Amino acid sequence: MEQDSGEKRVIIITGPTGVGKTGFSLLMAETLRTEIISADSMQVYRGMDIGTAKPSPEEKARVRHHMIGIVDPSETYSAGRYLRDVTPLIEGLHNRGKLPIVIGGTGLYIKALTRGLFSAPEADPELRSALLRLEHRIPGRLYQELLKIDPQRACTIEPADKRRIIRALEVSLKAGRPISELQKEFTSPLPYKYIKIGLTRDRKELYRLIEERVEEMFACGLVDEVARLLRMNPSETPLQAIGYKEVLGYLRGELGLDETKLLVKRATKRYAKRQFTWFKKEEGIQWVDITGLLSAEEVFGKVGREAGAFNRFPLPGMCSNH
RNA sequence: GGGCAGGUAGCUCAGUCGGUAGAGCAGAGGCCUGAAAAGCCUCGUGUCGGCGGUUCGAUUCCGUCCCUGCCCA
Repeated sequence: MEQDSGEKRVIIITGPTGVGKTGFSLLMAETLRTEIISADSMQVYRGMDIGTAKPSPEEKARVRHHMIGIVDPSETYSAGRYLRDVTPLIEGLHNRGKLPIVIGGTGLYIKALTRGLFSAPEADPELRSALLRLEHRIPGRLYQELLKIDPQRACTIEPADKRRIIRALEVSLKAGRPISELQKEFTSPLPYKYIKIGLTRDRKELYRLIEERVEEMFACGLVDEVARLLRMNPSETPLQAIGYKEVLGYLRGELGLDETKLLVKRATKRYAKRQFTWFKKEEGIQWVDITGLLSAEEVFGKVGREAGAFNRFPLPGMCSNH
């Protein structure tokens, strides 16, 4: 194994929702005497605690957490903001001699961190809604437009994928250059050595755990939390979070409670499935299958034996002499 | 015990005027560069309840049996 001691390292812990990342990362952060940086697109919002399975106050007392509850739900967060916010945090931890642990399941945020984002204009909500209105008036128009402006990008996007078409047009219009060019030229990853650990478990077991967790969320007052969130003038993004959009329907009287729970469970499982697909492609992840392991300690032990054996960071099971 | 309606994909059901069948949901696979817990694409063979009969051929018609639901006793 290469030692490259000059290079600054960052540990990334990822995996689908509900595998058991939180408990594991706490033990790891305690062992390494460091702090946790969340990589979760919904935990960044204030007032969304139960539904996003944020670490509890007790857990936050054990280890210092960053990037959790840092923006008001009336705002719209983004991968770009994430990268900007997280960079000084990593820098700061390194300066204090700590090894940053990034933990989360938002693939795009982790990708942004490890591979950078091309420099591009930010989201422009007004332009987006104007484009969307145009599409409503003349369906298919946006894709036609993209074909003209940036055929190269157009052929990599499904004609039905309005989000990406709108983003491509937005970037091209605001930057004055086709997005496909920008995507090639300006990618600049942060200069760290990333150690990626992925937690995985049998799909059936994960789905069972997800169902249990959703029930727990409801028992802990998810419905009240959503009602409270609604009074905070939330933007579109927090309201599309799993658990929140479904409970919204329940609060409006469109869904029964049982149906709502069912929908939340289904959406969470589908999300987990998409995460599996995403992470499968992500390079350099050391996967540890924790099927059957339900306590954080057991998980920690197994990761220590398997991933720790890579000899890149100190974990129990390795002989570290300090 | 009698009458009626059903028994078709994991679930809910459609359909075949007799040429071995198809939707929705569930599920699976995949895509993804500032909304990403979002957005998007692709994927449907199953003794058509069992057994007989009619027929070149039955899931479809007939008989019978089993099961479920409702009604009458």
